[in-house]
Amino acid sequence: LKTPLKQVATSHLVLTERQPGCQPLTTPPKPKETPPADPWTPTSNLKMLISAASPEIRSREQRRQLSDSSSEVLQTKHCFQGHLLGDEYEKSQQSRKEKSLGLLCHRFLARYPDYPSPSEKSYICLDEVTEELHVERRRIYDIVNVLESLHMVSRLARNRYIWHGRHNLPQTLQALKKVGEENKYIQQIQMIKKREYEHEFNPDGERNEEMASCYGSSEQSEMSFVELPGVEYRAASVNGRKYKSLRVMSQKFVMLFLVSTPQIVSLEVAAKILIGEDQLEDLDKSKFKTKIRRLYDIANVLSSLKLVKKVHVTERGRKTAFKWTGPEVLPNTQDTKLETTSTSCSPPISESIPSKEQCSKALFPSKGKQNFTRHSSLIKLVKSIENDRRKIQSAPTSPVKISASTYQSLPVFPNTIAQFPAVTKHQLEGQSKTPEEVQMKSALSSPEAVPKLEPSQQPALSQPLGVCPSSHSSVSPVILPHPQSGVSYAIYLHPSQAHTVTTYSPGFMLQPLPCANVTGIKSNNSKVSNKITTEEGDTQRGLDEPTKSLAAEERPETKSETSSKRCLKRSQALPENNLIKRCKSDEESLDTSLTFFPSGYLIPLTHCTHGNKAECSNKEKAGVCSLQHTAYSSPITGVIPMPASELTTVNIPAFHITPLNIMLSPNSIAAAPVLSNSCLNSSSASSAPNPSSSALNFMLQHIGLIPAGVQVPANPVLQHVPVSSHSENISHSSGSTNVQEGKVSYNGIAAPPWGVDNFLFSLQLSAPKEPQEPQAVTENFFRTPGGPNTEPSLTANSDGTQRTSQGTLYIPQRKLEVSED
DNA sequence: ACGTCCCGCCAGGGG
DNA sequence: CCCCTGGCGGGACGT
Repeated sequence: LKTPLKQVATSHLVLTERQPGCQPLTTPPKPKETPPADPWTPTSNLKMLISAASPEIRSREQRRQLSDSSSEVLQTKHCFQGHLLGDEYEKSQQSRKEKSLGLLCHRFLARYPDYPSPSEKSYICLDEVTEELHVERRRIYDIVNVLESLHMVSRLARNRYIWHGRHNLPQTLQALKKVGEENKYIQQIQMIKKREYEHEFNPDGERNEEMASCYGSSEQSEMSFVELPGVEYRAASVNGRKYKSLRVMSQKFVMLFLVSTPQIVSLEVAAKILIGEDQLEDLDKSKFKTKIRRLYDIANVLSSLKLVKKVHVTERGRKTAFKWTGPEVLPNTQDTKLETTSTSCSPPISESIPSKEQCSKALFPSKGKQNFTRHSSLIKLVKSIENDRRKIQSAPTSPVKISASTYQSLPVFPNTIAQFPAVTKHQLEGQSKTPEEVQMKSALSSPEAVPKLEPSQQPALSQPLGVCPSSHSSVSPVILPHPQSGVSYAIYLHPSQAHTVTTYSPGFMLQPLPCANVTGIKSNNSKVSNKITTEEGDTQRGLDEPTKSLAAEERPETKSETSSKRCLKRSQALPENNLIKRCKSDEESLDTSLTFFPSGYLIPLTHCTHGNKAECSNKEKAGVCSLQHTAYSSPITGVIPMPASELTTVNIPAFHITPLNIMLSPNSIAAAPVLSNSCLNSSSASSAPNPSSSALNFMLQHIGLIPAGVQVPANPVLQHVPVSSHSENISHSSGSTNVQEGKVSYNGIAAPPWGVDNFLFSLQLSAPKEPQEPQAVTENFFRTPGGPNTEPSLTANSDGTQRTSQGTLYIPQRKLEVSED
């Protein structure tokens, strides 16, 4: 079982064996000076063109740089020394770094356009790839799996994937974020931090353990996968192993970024969360280690995608962490999304939209409680799950059965499918769609679209849908409408998870309630601000990237533009409507939120993301489509890809908290578990989320969060100033707020670690002069005396976590530094 | 010495 | 039954 000897040795042997006379084994000269320019793929030229017109150029170029240095070299080498010797030789030559997954990923990505034109589908043949990239198959799986988790590719069959590029990214991220929020990852992170913190002070954490055990029960390491309608589900049916860690892990990892306020996640924390909170004190070291290893793998590919960046956090020691550098995800895009959809979609599609909503509602009357459908492919997993479950034993109490409704089969699907391009459908043979879904589709969707699509999906239909396992012994997909985002989700839950959820979730989690009284207003504001920010961003970017700005600004015709405008208008002009809508959506979301768990296999049903030529062509001319489409017409969402910084404000979910003063005995922490359980029961039983539950949640949270003896009455209003954290070039453009990856520091001293992230912080940005130079950022935490007198303006509640009925100042300040590399 | 993470064994499962 | 998939963890490499 020894790991292969060093390459040197290996190469040596190999050389000797195979190419006795060939070359001296001595260090072969590395062909460094290899001519770069040569496109190594047929598509490279095209890609370049595309990139030229795309806002993504930057990244592309960066990528190219990277690849130029290494991959091209390899490539070239490869070309010239195709024979065995060459390979071996090459292999031996590469340093470990050159073989890194990240690099490999770059090479991989280089083969495909970020935004493939809908008309031309690119397929990925693993055999070809492995051969061309000259890597072992295993490595490709690593890459493909995370790409799949982002819906950038989807599996068609053995050795075969389809490349979607980044078209689906916005949707995916949105979905992931949503799930992440619903999974209370924020709280989990806090918990972990808190624990660590306590650990520092009293190493002999008796209490800690208790807490840990009680707390972490939520969703275990159960596997779930969030899917997008047109893209993934197919794979799900095809591949039973879908609920496997890398994929799921990748999604969860991403979720963590999307929900956490400074979008920085340390590997340690991520690993803990992913492993499952319970039983963490005596965390299995090897398990932890393995998890970390895996996270590195994932992070490496995410890095290649430019979604994250490695940094170091100095928070109780220097930890490696990653910072999200991908596009920010809008929290409430429901309206926008829908609009966008309608706008961007071909007429038939837009028509279908309304019906979609209705449909969803009709189907999910039971306040969005989960409706489960059994996914046949998942049944297999049951056994293993059962085993896992035993191991886990996380659920402290007898599982409360989720209302029967939970396990009901729920067929409903919004007709998202109609939106898929005909082309796509062909490819979808393997898709797993539930019959209902199909039906829905046909019913809702325009005639033309439906017929075409159906055939392709039929195969998938074979899944026993209606079977509702009364017992949660199988993984069941749940389809939920998610008005907020305009996306519906289907979640597949592993039995064990469902279990857990049932028992646990309601009580423990804060219910994200985007808009309530104040909240609603806020959201509007945030939206507006968001908008503004965005525009700023564009402008700024313009300096650096003419193309991009162009794309952003001159798109009168573009759908996205329209949508964005609408958005703006809406937010500005139609506050009331908005509010109303919001509320509605909130309600639903609430329901949903209760339903969702990280452990679920989530399938947002949106319209098709990856456009297909049909779609695209309708409104846009092909040319535009291919070139600019990517840039701003981000599919569905209407979300314009922009630096995270721009959207920061919006990013924060507001939580609805019932005003309630909760007095907790400092030591009540121990009690938390109990409370949660009981609470859960009651809450779960009731179909509608009740205020008390939220209060409870809140309470629980606080219990954990608040130091003993401290009373927390307030509704801390958090001021938030959007901090741009985007690494791109924004920095030089102006003194815009940005926190480059440089350094972020929280000033202050002892701040309870757990609370910090949730506080919105205002950052004082030092005018970034040097893009790459670390900048110091100060975070200020306030606790405002007043009650809900939140400032609508830029303030966003980071999350309800910190809110109380009364405002009291609770200003944790502490140091947190993030340094690059 | 430690952090990063490559490598490939081998089980599981699809075709 | 073969071979694709992909979990998994040893231990190499880099610093």
